[in-house]
Amino acid sequence: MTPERPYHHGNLREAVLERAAVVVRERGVSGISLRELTADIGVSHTAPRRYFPDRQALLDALAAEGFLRLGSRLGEAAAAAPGFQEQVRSIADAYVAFALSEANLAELMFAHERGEGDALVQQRATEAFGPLLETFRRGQAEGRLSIRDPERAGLLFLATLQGIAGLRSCGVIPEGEVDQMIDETVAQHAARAATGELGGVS
Amino acid sequence: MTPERPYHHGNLREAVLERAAVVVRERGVSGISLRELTADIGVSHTAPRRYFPDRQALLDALAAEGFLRLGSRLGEAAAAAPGFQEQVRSIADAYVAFALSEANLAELMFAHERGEGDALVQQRATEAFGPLLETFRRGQAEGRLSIRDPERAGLLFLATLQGIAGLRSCGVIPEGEVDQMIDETVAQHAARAATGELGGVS
DNA sequence: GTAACTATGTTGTCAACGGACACTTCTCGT
DNA sequence: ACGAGAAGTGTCCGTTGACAACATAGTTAC
Repeated sequence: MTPERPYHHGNLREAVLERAAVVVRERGVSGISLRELTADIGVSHTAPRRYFPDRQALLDALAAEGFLRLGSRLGEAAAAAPGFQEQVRSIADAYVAFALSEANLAELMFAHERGEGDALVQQRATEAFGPLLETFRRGQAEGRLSIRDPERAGLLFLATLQGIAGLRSCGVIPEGEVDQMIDETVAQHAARAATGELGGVS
Repeated sequence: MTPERPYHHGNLREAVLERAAVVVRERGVSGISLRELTADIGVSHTAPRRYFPDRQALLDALAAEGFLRLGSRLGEAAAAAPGFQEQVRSIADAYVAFALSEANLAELMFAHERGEGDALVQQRATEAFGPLLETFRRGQAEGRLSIRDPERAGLLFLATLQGIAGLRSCGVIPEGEVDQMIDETVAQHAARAATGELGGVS
């Protein structure tokens, strides 16, 4: 009555990643064990070796996958909003929501210890932040930035959101403060359309 | 010729913490092994159990220790600067310098998975941020804040610094950008003394 | 002074883990 | 149909964290 598993799983790589994503969500990075994952899937614990030479490679792939998902969230958020300030607001909400609901994954994504997969993770990260930076470039073209260089403005905005999410996740920032802090952040970075004058550089 | 170790170490707890701090700096949190630490010190692998019931307890203690050190750095930074804006600048530099030079420790300090020691870590964290919040309270008294609530202003400032350091550590922010981003952050949060008018809330 | 008490450290054991290797089973192109 | 290589298995090894039982060293009570 064994469910007649074929010898080849079919797409073990995806299955492992998918299961790992669940475990990471529920029990964190330290809860990921190759042996447990493979046992859940029903293969031997060395089977994923072809795809992930070691545990770190799996973590790298998981982080890359996370940036893919984050990227599409940010893309959707930017696309769903009409103007510059609305886009900035929408992106901020999407980013923080993602980082808070996937706190364990986010911790992995922004970890600085990586293995061979580092290059891919970096690339996926860059791609994920594309929509945000693109929005800021448009914002600059419209003269809506309070910081000149749009790259720097975007990265600083990103850093602030990341900091808010991180400090919230580890308990430094109280839960109720988050929304208002996002408000302040959006206000700081996205100047109003009506107001012609912006905070100029000294 | 064995160095005549006494049966009791004397202050094993401090010795373990000290050695663990070195390992964390050099090889990261995942490089910490109770057995290796105890071997280095020259005691049996279960000796620290009295002080740290499990590995997580050691990590918690290490994080708490980290916040103690961060707190004194921030305190010194605040004390060394004359006025509000200088203090904000000084604190920002000290914070980011600490988070970058102790990137592995910082990652541990701001991790959100903790064990029993969570309460102590939270308390130490709160204490560590005391000088920063105090500075912002004085800043508010002098009418120098661009955000009304000094607590929120301080936390948002902190979040931004934390985000800058975190994104720099994991490679998202290029090395050369950090200083200028700190500049922008200080400018955003600490209003000039001369300028009477500040960004008001809508 | 010595006997009990408590804090501190040791030894031995166990299960789980990651990693390495040789081997087997399947798939697919020719 | 068959050979090459991809995909997965079984087994072994060293390391690790946790646990229980035991040993040692100060400390206090009497």
